[in-house]
Amino acid sequence: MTSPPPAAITAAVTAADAVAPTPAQLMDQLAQAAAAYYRNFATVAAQRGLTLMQGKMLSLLRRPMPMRTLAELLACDASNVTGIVDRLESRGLLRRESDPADRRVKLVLLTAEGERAVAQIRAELMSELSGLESLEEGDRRALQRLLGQVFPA
Amino acid sequence: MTSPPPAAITAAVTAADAVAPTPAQLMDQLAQAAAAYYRNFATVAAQRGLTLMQGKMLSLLRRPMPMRTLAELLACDASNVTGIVDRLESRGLLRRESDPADRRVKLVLLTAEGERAVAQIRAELMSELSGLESLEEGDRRALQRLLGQVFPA
DNA sequence: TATTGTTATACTCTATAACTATA
DNA sequence: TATAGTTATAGAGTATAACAATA
Repeated sequence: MTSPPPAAITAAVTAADAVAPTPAQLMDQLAQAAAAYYRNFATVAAQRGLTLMQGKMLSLLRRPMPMRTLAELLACDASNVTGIVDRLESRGLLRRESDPADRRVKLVLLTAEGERAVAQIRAELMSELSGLESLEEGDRRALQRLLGQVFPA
Repeated sequence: MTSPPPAAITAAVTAADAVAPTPAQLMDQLAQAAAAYYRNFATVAAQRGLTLMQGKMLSLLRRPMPMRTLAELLACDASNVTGIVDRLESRGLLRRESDPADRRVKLVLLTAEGERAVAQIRAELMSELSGLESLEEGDRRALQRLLGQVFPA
Protein backbone atom coordinates (compact mmCIF):
# COMPACT_ATOMS: atom_id res chain seq x y z
CA MET A 1 0.00 0.00 0.00
CA THR A 2 1.55 3.27 -1.13
CA SER A 3 0.33 6.54 0.33
CA PRO A 4 -0.22 9.46 -2.08
CA PRO A 5 2.69 11.94 -2.32
CA PRO A 6 2.25 15.40 -0.73
CA ALA A 7 0.88 18.12 -2.98
CA ALA A 8 4.22 19.91 -3.27
CA ILE A 9 5.69 16.93 -5.03
CA THR A 10 2.77 16.33 -7.36
CA ALA A 11 3.87 18.86 -9.97
CA ALA A 12 7.20 17.12 -10.51
CA VAL A 13 5.67 13.69 -11.02
CA THR A 14 4.89 12.27 -14.45
CA ALA A 15 1.25 12.19 -15.53
CA ALA A 16 0.82 8.47 -15.07
CA ASP A 17 1.94 8.54 -11.44
CA ALA A 18 0.25 11.83 -10.54
CA VAL A 19 -2.22 12.16 -7.69
CA ALA A 20 -5.68 12.84 -9.04
CA PRO A 21 -6.57 16.56 -8.92
CA THR A 22 -9.53 17.52 -6.74
CA PRO A 23 -12.68 18.75 -8.50
CA ALA A 24 -11.78 22.26 -7.26
CA GLN A 25 -8.32 22.06 -8.78
CA LEU A 26 -9.84 20.80 -12.00
CA MET A 27 -12.28 23.72 -11.99
CA ASP A 28 -9.32 26.11 -11.77
CA GLN A 29 -7.67 24.35 -14.67
CA LEU A 30 -10.89 24.61 -16.67
CA ALA A 31 -10.91 28.35 -15.96
CA GLN A 32 -7.39 28.63 -17.33
CA ALA A 33 -8.24 26.49 -20.36
CA ALA A 34 -11.36 28.51 -21.18
CA ALA A 35 -9.39 31.75 -20.82
CA ALA A 36 -6.64 30.41 -23.07
CA TYR A 37 -9.17 29.31 -25.69
CA TYR A 38 -10.77 32.77 -25.87
CA ARG A 39 -7.40 34.53 -25.77
CA ASN A 40 -6.43 32.58 -28.87
CA PHE A 41 -9.81 33.13 -30.51
CA ALA A 42 -9.78 36.87 -29.81
CA THR A 43 -6.24 37.19 -31.16
CA VAL A 44 -7.14 35.42 -34.39
CA ALA A 45 -10.35 37.47 -34.78
CA ALA A 46 -8.48 40.72 -34.07
CA GLN A 47 -6.03 39.92 -36.87
CA ARG A 48 -9.00 40.34 -39.21
CA GLY A 49 -10.32 43.46 -37.43
CA LEU A 50 -13.11 41.55 -35.69
CA THR A 51 -14.13 41.64 -32.04
CA LEU A 52 -14.65 38.47 -30.05
CA MET A 53 -18.43 38.64 -30.39
CA GLN A 54 -18.22 39.34 -34.12
CA GLY A 55 -15.92 36.37 -34.58
CA LYS A 56 -18.22 34.18 -32.50
CA MET A 57 -21.27 35.18 -34.52
CA LEU A 58 -19.60 34.48 -37.85
CA SER A 59 -18.38 31.11 -36.58
CA LEU A 60 -21.91 30.14 -35.54
CA LEU A 61 -23.35 30.78 -39.00
CA ARG A 62 -22.62 27.41 -40.56
CA ARG A 63 -26.17 27.66 -41.86
CA PRO A 64 -28.65 30.56 -42.03
CA MET A 65 -30.47 31.17 -38.76
CA PRO A 66 -32.92 33.67 -37.23
CA MET A 67 -31.54 36.55 -35.15
CA ARG A 68 -33.39 35.08 -32.18
CA THR A 69 -31.42 31.84 -32.47
CA LEU A 70 -28.17 33.80 -32.63
CA ALA A 71 -29.13 35.57 -29.40
CA GLU A 72 -29.62 32.22 -27.68
CA LEU A 73 -26.37 30.76 -28.98
CA LEU A 74 -24.43 33.89 -28.03
CA ALA A 75 -26.16 33.96 -24.63
CA CYS A 76 -27.09 37.62 -24.96
CA ASP A 77 -30.26 39.66 -25.26
CA ALA A 78 -31.93 39.77 -28.68
CA SER A 79 -31.53 43.55 -28.80
CA ASN A 80 -27.75 43.16 -28.93
CA VAL A 81 -27.88 41.00 -32.02
CA THR A 82 -29.23 43.88 -34.10
CA GLY A 83 -26.08 45.95 -33.59
CA ILE A 84 -23.64 43.09 -34.07
CA VAL A 85 -25.37 42.00 -37.26
CA ASP A 86 -25.49 45.64 -38.43
CA ARG A 87 -21.74 46.02 -38.12
CA LEU A 88 -20.95 42.73 -39.82
CA GLU A 89 -23.48 43.43 -42.57
CA SER A 90 -21.97 46.87 -43.26
CA ARG A 91 -18.64 45.12 -43.74
CA GLY A 92 -20.14 42.68 -46.20
CA LEU A 93 -19.49 39.57 -44.09
CA LEU A 94 -23.14 38.53 -43.71
CA ARG A 95 -26.60 39.62 -44.77
CA ARG A 96 -30.22 39.51 -43.61
CA GLU A 97 -32.91 37.72 -45.58
CA SER A 98 -36.62 37.58 -44.84
CA ASP A 99 -37.98 34.16 -43.95
CA PRO A 100 -40.78 33.42 -46.46
CA ALA A 101 -42.40 31.05 -43.94
CA ASP A 102 -42.72 33.71 -41.22
CA ARG A 103 -42.30 37.31 -42.22
CA ARG A 104 -41.44 38.36 -38.68
CA VAL A 105 -38.22 36.34 -38.89
CA LYS A 106 -34.99 37.53 -40.48
CA LEU A 107 -32.54 34.85 -41.43
CA VAL A 108 -28.87 35.77 -41.13
CA LEU A 109 -26.42 34.14 -43.50
CA LEU A 110 -22.77 34.51 -44.41
CA THR A 111 -21.71 36.14 -47.67
CA ALA A 112 -18.94 34.56 -49.74
CA GLU A 113 -16.52 36.95 -48.04
CA GLY A 114 -17.90 35.92 -44.67
CA GLU A 115 -17.36 32.25 -45.52
CA ARG A 116 -13.73 33.01 -46.39
CA ALA A 117 -13.26 34.93 -43.14
CA VAL A 118 -14.64 32.05 -41.08
CA ALA A 119 -12.46 29.52 -42.90
CA GLN A 120 -9.37 31.61 -42.20
CA ILE A 121 -10.29 32.15 -38.56
CA ARG A 122 -10.80 28.43 -38.09
CA ALA A 123 -7.53 27.59 -39.81
CA GLU A 124 -5.52 30.10 -37.81
CA LEU A 125 -7.16 29.05 -34.56
CA MET A 126 -6.31 25.44 -35.31
CA SER A 127 -2.68 26.36 -35.87
CA GLU A 128 -2.68 28.30 -32.59
CA LEU A 129 -3.99 25.18 -30.83
CA SER A 130 -1.06 23.09 -31.95
CA GLY A 131 -1.45 20.94 -28.86
CA LEU A 132 -4.74 19.73 -30.28
CA GLU A 133 -3.30 18.50 -33.54
CA SER A 134 -0.62 16.49 -31.79
CA LEU A 135 -3.08 14.43 -29.73
CA GLU A 136 -3.19 10.71 -30.48
CA GLU A 137 -6.49 9.12 -31.47
CA GLY A 138 -6.97 7.64 -28.02
CA ASP A 139 -6.41 11.01 -26.38
CA ARG A 140 -8.84 12.69 -28.78
CA ARG A 141 -11.49 10.14 -27.90
CA ALA A 142 -10.82 10.58 -24.19
CA LEU A 143 -10.96 14.38 -24.36
CA GLN A 144 -14.20 14.25 -26.33
CA ARG A 145 -15.77 11.93 -23.77
CA LEU A 146 -14.57 13.92 -20.74
CA LEU A 147 -15.67 17.29 -22.12
CA GLY A 148 -19.05 15.77 -22.91
CA GLN A 149 -19.31 14.53 -19.35
CA VAL A 150 -18.37 17.85 -17.73
CA PHE A 151 -20.40 19.98 -20.14
CA PRO A 152 -23.41 17.90 -21.24
CA ALA A 153 -25.15 19.25 -24.34
CA MET B 1 -9.23 -5.92 -39.30
CA THR B 2 -12.25 -3.75 -38.67
CA SER B 3 -12.77 -0.59 -40.68
CA PRO B 4 -13.98 2.52 -38.85
CA PRO B 5 -17.77 3.13 -39.03
CA PRO B 6 -19.01 6.00 -41.23
CA ALA B 7 -19.39 9.39 -39.56
CA ALA B 8 -23.20 9.26 -39.65
CA ILE B 9 -23.21 6.29 -37.31
CA THR B 10 -20.64 7.69 -34.88
CA ALA B 11 -23.13 9.64 -32.80
CA ALA B 12 -25.12 6.56 -31.92
CA VAL B 13 -22.13 4.53 -30.81
CA THR B 14 -21.01 4.27 -27.20
CA ALA B 15 -17.92 6.21 -26.15
CA ALA B 16 -15.65 3.17 -25.96
CA ASP B 17 -16.39 2.15 -29.54
CA ALA B 18 -16.53 5.66 -30.97
CA VAL B 19 -14.40 6.82 -33.86
CA ALA B 20 -11.83 9.34 -32.71
CA PRO B 21 -12.96 12.94 -33.39
CA THR B 22 -10.81 14.95 -35.77
CA PRO B 23 -8.81 17.86 -34.32
CA ALA B 24 -11.30 20.19 -36.03
CA GLN B 25 -14.25 18.48 -34.35
CA LEU B 26 -12.44 18.63 -31.05
CA MET B 27 -11.83 22.35 -31.57
CA ASP B 28 -15.59 22.83 -32.01
CA GLN B 29 -16.22 20.91 -28.83
CA LEU B 30 -13.67 23.05 -27.00
CA ALA B 31 -15.53 26.13 -28.24
CA GLN B 32 -18.75 24.76 -26.79
CA ALA B 33 -17.06 23.81 -23.52
CA ALA B 34 -15.44 27.23 -23.11
CA ALA B 35 -18.76 28.93 -23.86
CA ALA B 36 -20.53 26.70 -21.34
CA TYR B 37 -17.91 27.42 -18.68
CA TYR B 38 -18.31 31.19 -19.06
CA ARG B 39 -22.09 30.96 -19.28
CA ASN B 40 -22.06 29.25 -15.89
CA PHE B 41 -19.49 31.67 -14.48
CA ALA B 42 -21.41 34.73 -15.70
CA THR B 43 -24.66 33.38 -14.25
CA VAL B 44 -23.09 32.83 -10.84
CA ALA B 45 -21.41 36.26 -10.90
CA ALA B 46 -24.66 37.94 -11.97
CA GLN B 47 -26.44 36.42 -8.97
CA ARG B 48 -24.17 38.64 -6.87
CA GLY B 49 -24.61 41.69 -9.12
CA LEU B 50 -21.18 41.25 -10.72
CA THR B 51 -20.23 41.29 -14.39
CA LEU B 52 -18.09 38.58 -15.91
CA MET B 53 -14.95 40.73 -15.81
CA GLN B 54 -15.59 41.77 -12.21
CA GLY B 55 -16.05 38.14 -11.21
CA LYS B 56 -12.88 37.18 -13.05
CA MET B 57 -10.85 39.89 -11.36
CA LEU B 58 -12.03 38.92 -7.89
CA SER B 59 -11.31 35.26 -8.59
CA LEU B 60 -7.74 36.10 -9.66
CA LEU B 61 -6.95 37.90 -6.40
CA ARG B 62 -5.90 34.89 -4.34
CA ARG B 63 -3.03 37.12 -3.27
CA PRO B 64 -2.39 40.87 -3.65
CA MET B 65 -1.04 41.84 -7.05
CA PRO B 66 -0.18 44.98 -9.05
CA MET B 67 -2.76 46.40 -11.45
CA ARG B 68 -0.32 45.65 -14.26
CA THR B 69 -0.37 41.96 -13.40
CA LEU B 70 -4.16 41.97 -13.38
CA ALA B 71 -4.14 43.49 -16.86
CA GLU B 72 -1.93 40.65 -18.10
CA LEU B 73 -4.03 37.94 -16.44
CA LEU B 74 -7.26 39.46 -17.75
CA ALA B 75 -5.70 39.88 -21.20
CA CYS B 76 -6.78 43.50 -21.46
CA ASP B 77 -5.11 46.90 -21.61
CA ALA B 78 -3.85 48.35 -18.33
CA SER B 79 -6.13 51.37 -18.75
CA ASN B 80 -9.18 49.14 -18.38
CA VAL B 81 -8.07 47.84 -15.02
CA THR B 82 -8.46 51.27 -13.44
CA GLY B 83 -12.21 51.33 -14.08
CA ILE B 84 -12.86 47.74 -13.09
CA VAL B 85 -10.92 48.17 -9.85
CA ASP B 86 -12.73 51.48 -9.23
CA ARG B 87 -16.15 49.84 -9.42
CA LEU B 88 -15.18 46.91 -7.20
CA GLU B 89 -13.46 49.20 -4.71
CA SER B 90 -16.54 51.44 -4.47
CA ARG B 91 -18.52 48.31 -3.56
CA GLY B 92 -16.04 47.38 -0.86
CA LEU B 93 -14.94 44.12 -2.45
CA LEU B 94 -11.26 45.06 -2.86
CA ARG B 95 -8.89 47.92 -2.14
CA ARG B 96 -5.69 49.49 -3.46
CA GLU B 97 -2.53 49.64 -1.38
CA SER B 98 0.75 51.32 -2.29
CA ASP B 99 3.70 48.99 -2.76
CA PRO B 100 6.42 50.14 -0.33
CA ALA B 101 9.09 48.58 -2.54
CA ASP B 102 8.09 50.57 -5.65
CA ARG B 103 5.87 53.57 -5.18
CA ARG B 104 4.69 53.50 -8.78
CA VAL B 105 2.94 50.20 -8.11
CA LYS B 106 -0.48 49.80 -6.51
CA LEU B 107 -1.24 46.42 -5.07
CA VAL B 108 -4.85 45.27 -5.30
CA LEU B 109 -6.19 42.98 -2.60
CA LEU B 110 -9.54 41.55 -1.57
CA THR B 111 -11.39 42.88 1.47
CA ALA B 112 -13.02 40.41 3.87
CA GLU B 113 -16.27 40.94 1.98
CA GLY B 114 -14.45 40.28 -1.27
CA GLU B 115 -13.06 37.02 0.13
CA ARG B 116 -16.57 35.95 1.05
CA ALA B 117 -17.87 36.84 -2.41
CA VAL B 118 -15.14 34.80 -4.10
CA ALA B 119 -15.78 31.81 -1.83
CA GLN B 120 -19.47 31.89 -2.68
CA ILE B 121 -18.85 32.28 -6.40
CA ARG B 122 -16.50 29.32 -6.37
CA ALA B 123 -18.92 27.18 -4.39
CA GLU B 124 -21.86 27.99 -6.63
CA LEU B 125 -19.81 27.47 -9.77
CA MET B 126 -18.73 24.08 -8.49
CA SER B 127 -22.32 23.08 -7.89
CA GLU B 128 -23.21 24.24 -11.42
CA LEU B 129 -20.44 22.02 -12.78
CA SER B 130 -21.92 18.91 -11.28
CA GLY B 131 -20.38 16.84 -14.05
CA LEU B 132 -16.98 17.71 -12.61
CA GLU B 133 -17.71 16.38 -9.15
CA SER B 134 -18.94 13.05 -10.50
CA LEU B 135 -15.69 12.28 -12.35
CA GLU B 136 -13.75 9.27 -11.08
CA GLU B 137 -10.14 9.76 -10.03
CA GLY B 138 -8.84 8.24 -13.23
CA ASP B 139 -10.97 10.60 -15.32
CA ARG B 140 -9.82 13.59 -13.28
CA ARG B 141 -6.20 12.64 -13.88
CA ALA B 142 -6.89 12.16 -17.59
CA LEU B 143 -8.69 15.48 -17.97
CA GLN B 144 -5.90 17.30 -16.13
CA ARG B 145 -3.29 15.76 -18.40
CA LEU B 146 -5.22 16.43 -21.61
CA LEU B 147 -6.05 20.06 -20.79
CA GLY B 148 -2.40 20.60 -19.91
CA GLN B 149 -1.39 19.16 -23.26
CA VAL B 150 -3.83 21.27 -25.30
CA PHE B 151 -3.28 24.47 -23.28
CA PRO B 152 0.32 24.38 -22.04
CA ALA B 153 1.01 26.85 -19.21
C1' DT C 1 14.72 56.94 -20.29
C1' DA C 2 11.49 53.45 -18.99
C1' DT C 3 7.54 51.92 -16.25
C1' DT C 4 3.06 52.29 -13.42
C1' DG C 5 -1.15 53.96 -13.09
C1' DT C 6 -4.55 57.43 -14.57
C1' DT C 7 -7.42 60.21 -17.68
C1' DA C 8 -9.85 61.38 -22.01
C1' DT C 9 -11.84 59.60 -26.06
C1' DA C 10 -14.37 56.74 -29.14
C1' DC C 11 -16.30 52.38 -30.09
C1' DT C 12 -18.39 47.96 -28.84
C1' DC C 13 -21.09 45.06 -25.88
C1' DT C 14 -24.83 44.66 -22.54
C1' DA C 15 -29.66 44.52 -20.40
C1' DT C 16 -34.05 46.95 -19.98
C1' DA C 17 -38.02 48.96 -21.74
C1' DA C 18 -40.95 50.53 -25.35
C1' DC C 19 -42.17 50.18 -30.03
C1' DT C 20 -43.59 47.81 -35.04
C1' DA C 21 -44.93 44.27 -37.77
C1' DT C 22 -46.32 40.09 -38.08
C1' DA C 23 -48.52 35.63 -36.33
C1' DT D 1 -52.26 37.76 -27.34
C1' DA D 2 -47.77 36.35 -28.34
C1' DT D 3 -43.41 36.57 -30.91
C1' DA D 4 -39.42 38.64 -33.96
C1' DG D 5 -36.86 42.35 -34.60
C1' DT D 6 -35.74 47.30 -33.79
C1' DT D 7 -34.75 51.54 -31.26
C1' DA D 8 -33.43 54.40 -27.28
C1' DT D 9 -30.97 54.54 -23.19
C1' DA D 10 -27.56 53.90 -19.66
C1' DG D 11 -23.82 51.39 -17.94
C1' DA D 12 -19.76 48.47 -18.60
C1' DG D 13 -15.73 46.78 -21.25
C1' DT D 14 -12.18 47.91 -24.85
C1' DA D 15 -7.88 49.99 -27.16
C1' DT D 16 -5.34 54.21 -28.12
C1' DA D 17 -2.97 58.21 -26.87
C1' DA D 18 -1.33 61.51 -23.64
C1' DC D 19 -0.09 62.54 -18.96
C1' DA D 20 2.04 62.60 -13.89
C1' DA D 21 4.72 60.20 -10.62
C1' DT D 22 8.36 57.24 -9.81
C1' DA D 23 12.20 54.28 -10.98
